[in-house]
Amino acid sequence: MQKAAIERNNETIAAQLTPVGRETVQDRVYSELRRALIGGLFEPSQVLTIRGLADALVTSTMPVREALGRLITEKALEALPNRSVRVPPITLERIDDLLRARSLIEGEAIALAATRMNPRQIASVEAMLGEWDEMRALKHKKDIDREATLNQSFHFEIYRCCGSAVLIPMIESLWLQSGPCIRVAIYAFSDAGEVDTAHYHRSIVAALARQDAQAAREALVADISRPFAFLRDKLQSASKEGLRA
Amino acid sequence: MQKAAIERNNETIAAQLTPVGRETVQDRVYSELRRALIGGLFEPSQVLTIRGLADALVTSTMPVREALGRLITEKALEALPNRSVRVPPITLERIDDLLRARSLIEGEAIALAATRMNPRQIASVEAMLGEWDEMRALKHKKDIDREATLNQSFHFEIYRCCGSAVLIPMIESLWLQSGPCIRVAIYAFSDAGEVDTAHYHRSIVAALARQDAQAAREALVADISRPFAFLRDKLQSASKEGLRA
DNA sequence: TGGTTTGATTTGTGATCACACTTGCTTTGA
DNA sequence: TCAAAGCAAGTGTGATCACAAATCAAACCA
Repeated sequence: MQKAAIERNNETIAAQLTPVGRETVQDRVYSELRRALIGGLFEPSQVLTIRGLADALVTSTMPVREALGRLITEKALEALPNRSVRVPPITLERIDDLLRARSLIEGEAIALAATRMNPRQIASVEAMLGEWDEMRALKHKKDIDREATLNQSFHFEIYRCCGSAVLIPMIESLWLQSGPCIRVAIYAFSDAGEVDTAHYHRSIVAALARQDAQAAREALVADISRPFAFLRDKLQSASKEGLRA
Repeated sequence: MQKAAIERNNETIAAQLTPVGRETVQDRVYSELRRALIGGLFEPSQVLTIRGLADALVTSTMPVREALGRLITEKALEALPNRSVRVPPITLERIDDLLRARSLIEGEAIALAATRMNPRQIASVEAMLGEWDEMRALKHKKDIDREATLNQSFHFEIYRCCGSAVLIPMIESLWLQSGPCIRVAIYAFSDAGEVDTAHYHRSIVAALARQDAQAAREALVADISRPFAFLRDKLQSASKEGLRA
């Protein structure tokens, strides 16, 4: 077979095959734990063990311990002096601290995005708005997970447009840290009246559409402040009616 | 021996002994690599191997690979598709990106610190100013390392006063990322005229002393902008005179 | 009965090994 | 002479083992 023919043949094959990728076990464990953390599947103060997770994920301890180490360095988990690791507990100071950091950094990211998003990108996030309404309309019981996922996609779709390779990992770290807290608030939300978050998202999109960075920032801060404020009240009243260890 | 007596004896001993701590090998490796990275001991684009570092640090590969994994997640190092790891290369976009993030977050941290620092803390950082002048006076050749260390202490002494357990790790991550870049600039500084950075530090301390958050933020941004601007010019002129791989 | 001690189990840490993939060089064949 | 195949050294990944520290529980003594 001549060289040209082989070349052409390879190209034909390449066009039909999709790259298989080479994700390591460690990467999968890490992604899975991230997902669980952001989704709030672990409770604050819950202790995690390497062997326990390894069994649950059906791997050996090695990939798990490395994934845990990574999560500890980004403050998504906490290393106790006992060497055991737990998801960080909720405190009032931590809630305020996280909200301030998120407002600052995500606010900056969306302000940057507002000046950079092209019509196509804006249309893309606008489409997610519709998806949101759609989901809200049929009111499944799995709403909460779905809502959280969709909410995350919505925000990061915007942040990705800020064009900063430095800010985005920081935002991911912040979501990782506030995930377990937020979930508590979300559950309470769906019990309480729950003004629709879609309203907030709509005003974010509106601000982005007219490239109003300041308005986008303010709308975003209003959006992310809600669950934190809710959680804050909940925590304060809980500690008032009787403090327990 | 009675219980009370034993108790008292233990307390006496405890007062004289300093806690030995229980740092793992992995922690030491991690700290050492951090120090090297912030100090700019590794060059941008340099490739690091697990076994190579393990030999250099006289340990086995295990602690090194876990430390490398942690550094990769905080973007202090970069994982190539080959699975080898290197210190991230310098690009113009990355420089601007890092400076923007640092101005935003360190600016916020110092603004918070300005409103919270007590006279004792202010006196503490003011004392470092004197130490700086002292060092500058005798002009060793080891100036650069010493300067870098002192500069780091100065900044983090202030940041620690911001009272945010969320912002500080982010700042550490940013220093880790800009370390290799900055070092390049520092070297060039000491060749060039080098207006003294002490001047900038003095105006930072002055702003903190009168609790002027806005002035402190501006003085800080001016301080950290200098090496970045310097590096930026250097890079631009280098790419202008001929681009090489 | 209450507090202490002792022992077994669990857990994290580090070392070592086996395996697969990459890389660079040598060898081979046209 | 040159390109492709093959080989060898080096590298990251994951599994397993050994060990020390922590935890928990039962047994023990006062």
